[in-house]
Amino acid sequence: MARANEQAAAALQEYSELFALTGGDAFRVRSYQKAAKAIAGFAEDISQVDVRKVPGVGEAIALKMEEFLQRGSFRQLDALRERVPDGVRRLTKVPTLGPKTAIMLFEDFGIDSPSALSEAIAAGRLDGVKGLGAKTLANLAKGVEQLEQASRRVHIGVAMSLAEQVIASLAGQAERIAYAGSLRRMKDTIGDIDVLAVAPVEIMETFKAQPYVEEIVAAGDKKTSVRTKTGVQVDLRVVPAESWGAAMQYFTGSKEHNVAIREIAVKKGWKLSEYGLFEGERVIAAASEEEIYAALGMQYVPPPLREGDGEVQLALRNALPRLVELGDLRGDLHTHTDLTDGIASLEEMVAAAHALGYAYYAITDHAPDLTMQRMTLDKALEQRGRIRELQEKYPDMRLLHGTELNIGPDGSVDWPAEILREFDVCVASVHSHFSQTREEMTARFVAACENPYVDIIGHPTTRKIGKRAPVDADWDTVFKAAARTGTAMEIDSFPDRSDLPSELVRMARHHGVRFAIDSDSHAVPHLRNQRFGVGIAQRAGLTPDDVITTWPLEDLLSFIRPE
DNA sequence: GCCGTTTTCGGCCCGACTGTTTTCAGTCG
Repeated sequence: MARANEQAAAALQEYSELFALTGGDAFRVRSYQKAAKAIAGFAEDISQVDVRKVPGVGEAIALKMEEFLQRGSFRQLDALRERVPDGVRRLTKVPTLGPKTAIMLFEDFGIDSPSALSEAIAAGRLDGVKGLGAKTLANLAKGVEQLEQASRRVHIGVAMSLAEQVIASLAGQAERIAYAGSLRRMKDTIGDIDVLAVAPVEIMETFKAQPYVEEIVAAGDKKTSVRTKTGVQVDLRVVPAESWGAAMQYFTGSKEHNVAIREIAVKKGWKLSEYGLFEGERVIAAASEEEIYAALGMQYVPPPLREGDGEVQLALRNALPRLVELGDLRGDLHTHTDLTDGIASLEEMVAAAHALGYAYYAITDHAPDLTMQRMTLDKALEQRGRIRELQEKYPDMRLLHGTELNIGPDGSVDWPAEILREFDVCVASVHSHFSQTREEMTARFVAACENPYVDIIGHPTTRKIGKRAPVDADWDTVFKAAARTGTAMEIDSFPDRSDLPSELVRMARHHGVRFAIDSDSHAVPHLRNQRFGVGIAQRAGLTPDDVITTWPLEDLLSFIRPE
């Protein structure tokens, strides 16, 4: 996704929200949102190609986008910004407060921000207003209070362990139980967790009594929502056994994917809901997702691809990619030991990797320029000797002595060529000077790619979800350099990094880049984070061929050191 | 606004929950 696409999509998204607030037609709102999402995810730069190539963009939106590309806004957006203060748009971020209520609050009471709303409630200015009873007002006041916290999404590592905890706590009472939603689609951040169960209604009482529950948000026979102590909301839904597949399909989403496949059902004269695929009263399919997709005449779509950005068309043409899977991985090319900032010894890490059945495994401790790690060339060479000895214990797993180099502000790395060439594999990463300008950062990455000994760019955006923003670089230029120089981009599986993100993976692949799915482990349990990296790769539609860490050893070695 | 094996007009996904509305509107996913 190019920068122009992101900005244009954000403007269109803002327009759709303002348009909804001003009572605009709901179908047009959806058209704008659909187009905004399609533009954001489009592989080509819309400032370089005709924006009409993007699916969902017709003449009217194309003209708006062209005007945006020229001057950074468009006439209709300016007009609505004039009418609706930004704070009113922020009002709709308050849970349970939608466009209808927001615009009423603004027009009738001059409330133009979440804080103005809580002041008005506290002052009693909204008492007795039609549609706003005492409970509603209390909920809104609390909603504003929690806005900051509620709007914060957690990374997939936090969400996955919470989901697994919830399922473990309820499994004894359920015939079937599983998580759905964006977690099942392996998004890198999760807003809330959907758990489905085939179970007696008493499971709701068990759920509400769990120690991880902070507050019960809603309670019914079919659905109970709680806010957990981590701040994440969990929805538990009890579904009929016979419609398990339909429920999993429906609640896995995404919304856009479901709209697309429902349209297919409607065209066949059928109806698809969370209870099944129906022709009138007759059930066509409901028990499994597989039979629903089959009945609709399409391939089964793996959850990570269900984003409504073209996968349905591919599935109808039997043209979905054969996605890379966890079982395809033959190794890990970015791991640490207690020689630098890892907490496990070389021997422990290697033994754990061997237990995973890897064909190769690289140890890549930090290099000297990250001074706090106190690495020296002597220490690195001593480690190499120990690795060569350890190799004899593991004849079926090739140990690679690597290093994680630091890409300096000018794109140079820690050691000169004569030292770099003695390593089996070199990962190079940005660990400092995060706030360079876009031009400097881009040149920095390009220089690193052009270093013939740099094999992999580690955690390219250097983001830490919720803590550190990604660095600013012209990724099109960086990826072109990576493709040209045969430098792989890392998909760092550590869940708070999830770096590269899947949108950038798609963009890099478009340029012909290969990827290394690595754990960046600093401890034995981290080795298993690879499932998150595989999730990112799947969301980007990668096949095993795209991922060098699925390749046989010989192919991998010739990629690293072409002679 | 978009779109087309219902094709240039007319449809665009659908059900659950909440609060207060005594029959439903708003919001969410």
